[in-house]
Amino acid sequence: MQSSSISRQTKLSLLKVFIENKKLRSGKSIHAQLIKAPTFDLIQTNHLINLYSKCGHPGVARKVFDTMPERNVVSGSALMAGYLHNGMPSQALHLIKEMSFEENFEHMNEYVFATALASCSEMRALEQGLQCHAYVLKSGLVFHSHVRNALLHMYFESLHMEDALRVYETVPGFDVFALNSMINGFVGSGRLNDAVDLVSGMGKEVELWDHVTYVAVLGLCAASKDLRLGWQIHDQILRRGIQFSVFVGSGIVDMYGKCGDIESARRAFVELSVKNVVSWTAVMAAFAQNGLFEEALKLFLEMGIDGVQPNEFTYAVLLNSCAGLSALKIGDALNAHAEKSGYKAHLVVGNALINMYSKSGSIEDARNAFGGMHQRDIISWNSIITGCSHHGLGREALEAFHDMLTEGEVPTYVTFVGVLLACGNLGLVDDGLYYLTNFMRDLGIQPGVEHYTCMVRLLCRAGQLDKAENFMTYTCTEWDIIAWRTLLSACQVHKYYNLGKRVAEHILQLYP
DNA sequence: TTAGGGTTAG
Repeated sequence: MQSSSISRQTKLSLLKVFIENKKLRSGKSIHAQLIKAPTFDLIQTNHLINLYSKCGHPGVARKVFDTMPERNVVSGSALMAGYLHNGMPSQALHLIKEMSFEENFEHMNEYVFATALASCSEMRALEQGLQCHAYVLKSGLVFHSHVRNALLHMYFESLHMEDALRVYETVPGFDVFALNSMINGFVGSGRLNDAVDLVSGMGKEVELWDHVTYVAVLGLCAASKDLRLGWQIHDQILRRGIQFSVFVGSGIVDMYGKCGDIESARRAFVELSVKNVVSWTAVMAAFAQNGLFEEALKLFLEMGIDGVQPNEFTYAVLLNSCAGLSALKIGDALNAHAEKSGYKAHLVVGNALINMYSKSGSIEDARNAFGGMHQRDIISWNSIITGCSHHGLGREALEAFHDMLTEGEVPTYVTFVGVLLACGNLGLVDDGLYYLTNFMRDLGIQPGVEHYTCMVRLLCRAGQLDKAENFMTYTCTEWDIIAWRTLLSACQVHKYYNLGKRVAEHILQLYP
């Protein structure tokens, strides 16, 4: 094809088609022709930026951008979108700063701020998000639906629900994008009742729902373990003829799994016409969450036969299944497998390795896995603290607890179960009481029966059985058999036969 | 010409 024989209009049309279908090679041939052209064409060059951005080459898009003798706001916003969608949101924000300094730029438009706000969401850069918010309010850009939705999404995703709801109430217009962000925001912040109210109050408006809504609502059913709502939604998906995409399909599998209906989860999975690593991982997780660990591991073999490669979540599910079975050898093999495929460095895999080694009896390997992690979260700390405690390493558990505080991690309900277990191992009655009554209260964590049982165990270990009995009598909680059994066996060890007899009679009354 | 929402782990 001679370049001269193609009109400008045709070149533009071709470029659009190539961009839409991500035909990088074909698009490049147009680029070659444009380079040879005697005059610079702004609009065509903007298309080129868009081409490279959409085809996963933001670096090349940047080169085109840098060599332009003249640019406009579209050049910038196309490149920003390229950065954002190729995992470089910080570059997008950097670019908007550059753009604001350039004099020949027109004023920023709604495209620029929709992308900037989405970049803030992705980076969880609330500070810069607030700056964008201020600007779009002042300029009136907030009334563009894309900007408004990006703003809503930013607040909902960072779980700043009050700010999100304020935007929702003050800026008119409501569409499926806003709805989806809102459902996910409510679910993410644990406001399940609000989410259920929102969803069940929608009546006829369900016609507006799209794939993303269904995935979000299925996630809501899973989080609230609401199988009845789950059935309704599944039924609605079938009636409305919604396509069983891998997203919707995996959402259904996950919903049934989390609601404990493993048969329906299995059936939904089998019926999926397209399965990918997410659907496979979702069904394995469904089995594992319901205690069917061997089935989960078997599925891994079937997945391999199907030619699907595992990702970090797959390894996490499999390692946790090994933990459930105390299957150290398989766990070791999976560890090697994850290392070879480069997934070991992921946080979820590291956490699952700590859990697997700890539950399989190898606390040293668990500590090594913990020590080798590049990145840790509260799950990592809780896993290593409770792991050490369960293996009688009270000193090490408390050391880890203090390291965790030093690193600025905030303890949770689970953390204190590990800490109180550690106090039990070391016979630190006063420390235990201090954690239970002061430390937890200061953090606003309401102690539960697990903590109280640890306290009974601690008092028993220290030989203070009368205090333990008193503690159980005067602490208001739903005591279970574990706590009573702890006290009973302590009576045997410490030869408190009278108390033992009373406790035994009490247990017989409760569990005839 | 450019823009917004999604599944899987603990």
